[in-house]
Amino acid sequence: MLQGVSIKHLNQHLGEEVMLQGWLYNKRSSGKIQFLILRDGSGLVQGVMVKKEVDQETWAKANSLTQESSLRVWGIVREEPRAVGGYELQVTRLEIISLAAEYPITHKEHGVDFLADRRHLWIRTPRQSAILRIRSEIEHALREFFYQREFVLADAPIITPAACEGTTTLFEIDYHGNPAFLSQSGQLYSEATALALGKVYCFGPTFRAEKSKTRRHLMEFWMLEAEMAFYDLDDNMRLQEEMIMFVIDRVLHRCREDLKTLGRDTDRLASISVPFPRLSYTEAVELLRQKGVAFEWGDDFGAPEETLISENFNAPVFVHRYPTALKAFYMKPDPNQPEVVLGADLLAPEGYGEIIGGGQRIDDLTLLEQRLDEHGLPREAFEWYLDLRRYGSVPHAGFGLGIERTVAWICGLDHVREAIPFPRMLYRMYP
RNA sequence: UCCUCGAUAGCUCAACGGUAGAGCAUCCGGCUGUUAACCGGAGGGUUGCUGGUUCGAAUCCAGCUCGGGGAGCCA
Repeated sequence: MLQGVSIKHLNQHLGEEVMLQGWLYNKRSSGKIQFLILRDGSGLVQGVMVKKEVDQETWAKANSLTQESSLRVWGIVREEPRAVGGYELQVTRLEIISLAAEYPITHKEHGVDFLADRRHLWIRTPRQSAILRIRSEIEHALREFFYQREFVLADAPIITPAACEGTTTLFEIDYHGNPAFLSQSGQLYSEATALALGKVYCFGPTFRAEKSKTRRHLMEFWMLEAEMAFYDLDDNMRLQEEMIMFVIDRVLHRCREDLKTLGRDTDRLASISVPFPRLSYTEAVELLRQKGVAFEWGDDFGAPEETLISENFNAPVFVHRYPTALKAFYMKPDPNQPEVVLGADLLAPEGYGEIIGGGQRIDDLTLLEQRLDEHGLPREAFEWYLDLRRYGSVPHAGFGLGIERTVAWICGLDHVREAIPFPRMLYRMYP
């Protein structure tokens, strides 16, 4: 079977007769002419059929087409400024593959609830398809970035015997009669692979069982976590900003049409450059106070504070050296200022909040043991992790990038649920 | 877990104490350049559930169910 050409590449076939396979996105007709809007996953194109130029059977087949019916069409590619995308297909022949039943998603407005219940169909709309193509480009760019820098992709387990950080609520599963948990982070394992392989990353789903119900939260989300031996906090931040620039550059160059479909203001992305602004936690608190917010040193930033801070800059902004009490047990204290840790979060612009959390890890065995005790974590479960400090410990650092939040920011979405094909949310896991 | 908003035709909404309506979708008819096409016609309802107030409830009250937005937590 011939594969046909994809709508995206029609401009390479001007004047030729081609075959297209796809679905009917929309149809407009008058007595003697029909406009068939086709989609094939790569874009939309308008097919035109004139009654007197085709046989009766072809005309009748086109007439009977319902929204989302699958079909094959043959026709000649022409430039046509009046049509979507600037090209159209003069249809000569048409084959119905499957006539669709009455389609629930119309071209009028729908509520989020209705669409979410039909996510498996919602993703066929131009907007949702554009988002998913951009997500794909972002994931591909990330993998290529790390490949070019000779990182080893070392995947972390999803089923884990204990909480990684001991802070968040995890999904518990039954592991042949024993309790186990779905991973909330691959970081601890990445520290092990980094000490084996030097520079590593893992990329996979992570799970948080907290009853979070906001536009920035999913129960299941994808995270890219990098971990590097012999990296300090500054090396870590430099790598992150280069990674973000690489991704933005890729999306701007390769997803122009999709960004246009989304109505994204690309100037705001194109104007971003390195180095990203760096602000210590203490300076950030100072900034908030200048803006009239009553904020106590030692408190954590909520979403409103993050937005206020990021509003001050056009690029993503690093906030580093948080108070020790706010961060996970493995964060290395700053030798010059032991009450803060060598960690940094990256806040996306335009109020999209934290997209990266990371920092330098404790490399001293005694201090790490002390921190486990302070956090009330069971030493036995972490013996393997402590081994990493017993056998050739080195300074090392890493970070985790939340994919859906990054996609939401780059696409300009108002909710992360549109940034993943099938979102898992507090009160929704269908379909 | 808490705060807040909501549920009426397949969909999006209107009717706010007095006979439940529009646009779209569907079906039928018309139209040779449509752009969420347009024009004419038809079918389509236990107003989320349970109870209460009232001569009378989609409308007012209470409880329940399901969901949206947000807080906390985080990516």
